[in-house]
Amino acid sequence: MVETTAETALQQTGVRLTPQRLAIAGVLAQTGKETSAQELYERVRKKHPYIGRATVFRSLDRLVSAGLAQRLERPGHVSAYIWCEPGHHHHLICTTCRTVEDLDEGAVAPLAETIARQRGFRVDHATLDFYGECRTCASRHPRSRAVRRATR
Amino acid sequence: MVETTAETALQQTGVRLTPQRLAIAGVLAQTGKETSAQELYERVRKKHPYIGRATVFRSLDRLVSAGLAQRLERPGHVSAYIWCEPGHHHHLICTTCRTVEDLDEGAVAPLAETIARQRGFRVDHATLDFYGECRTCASRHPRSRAVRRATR
DNA sequence: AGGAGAATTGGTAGGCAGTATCATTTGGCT
DNA sequence: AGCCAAATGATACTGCCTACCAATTCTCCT
Repeated sequence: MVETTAETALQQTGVRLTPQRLAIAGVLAQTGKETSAQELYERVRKKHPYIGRATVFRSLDRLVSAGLAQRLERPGHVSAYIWCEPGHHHHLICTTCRTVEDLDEGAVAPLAETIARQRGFRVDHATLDFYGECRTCASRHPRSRAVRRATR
Repeated sequence: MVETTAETALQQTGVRLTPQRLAIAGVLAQTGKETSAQELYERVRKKHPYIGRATVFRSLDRLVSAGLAQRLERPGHVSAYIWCEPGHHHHLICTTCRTVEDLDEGAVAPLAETIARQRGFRVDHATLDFYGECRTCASRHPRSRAVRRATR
């Protein structure tokens, strides 16, 4: 069942299980793309027309603070949300089709340790996301374009 | 002179040099902390009371797309801005005093390359920022607290 | 199973960051 | 000096998000 992942993940955070939260988490997890609160609201309402906008925002905040979702910024000052499989907080985000892929967490740990040691900075959490074009979208281009600068 | 850095950096982006932009960039660069648009507006107005709100937002957008500033998200759905020395886009951000330190850019490049090779993902740009407590703030604590999880 | 209490919900009103618009001004180039 | 695209500032406006509160519902305890 599709919502099982979201459901078990939610349970483990000690958050109350309400049908609304399950629906929201389910839709977000199922989508696999970065999605704005408004889009999510509209999509959830197709199945649960009684859900209110405020509930969507509140649930998203819950998900974020429970580490099950991540907020990121779209161009134009709109924020969007990504479902995070528990323990995965770094992503590859395709700027063409908006699909999100998980990134191995191990990549950041050594960096964080180095920083703590060298700069005396106690790292609490980190953002690490790569934006670009996924394999599928890249392969749609008839001719291969030159690779742009690797990191902005 | 303090604004020299901001001024020369601005010139090189081909953006028109107006006193307003210089003032905004100057204040942001001088602060060394992540600052919201509203705070910046108020601070800039102390020296240049004629500046309009819209100009501040427009200038910030310019700075961001010129790579001279970075937008990040504060808790509470407010976005804040960081001055970026040209070519530095990754930071250590103290969640206590909001001070920003630069991070060596070299840290991300190998990661980006690995991703491109292994996953077929063409990386356009990346976000990498560490949030936590800077040395100064950490040293204010009477007793050393346990180190929290290294990366969220 | 049943009941109490705390958390959640939905609807609405409101706040506030950010944008659109447009007449006026100004920087930069010739 | 003079031109013109770009920038400014004032204001009106949009829309994301939040505060509020009465009604509901989940969870735990007996």
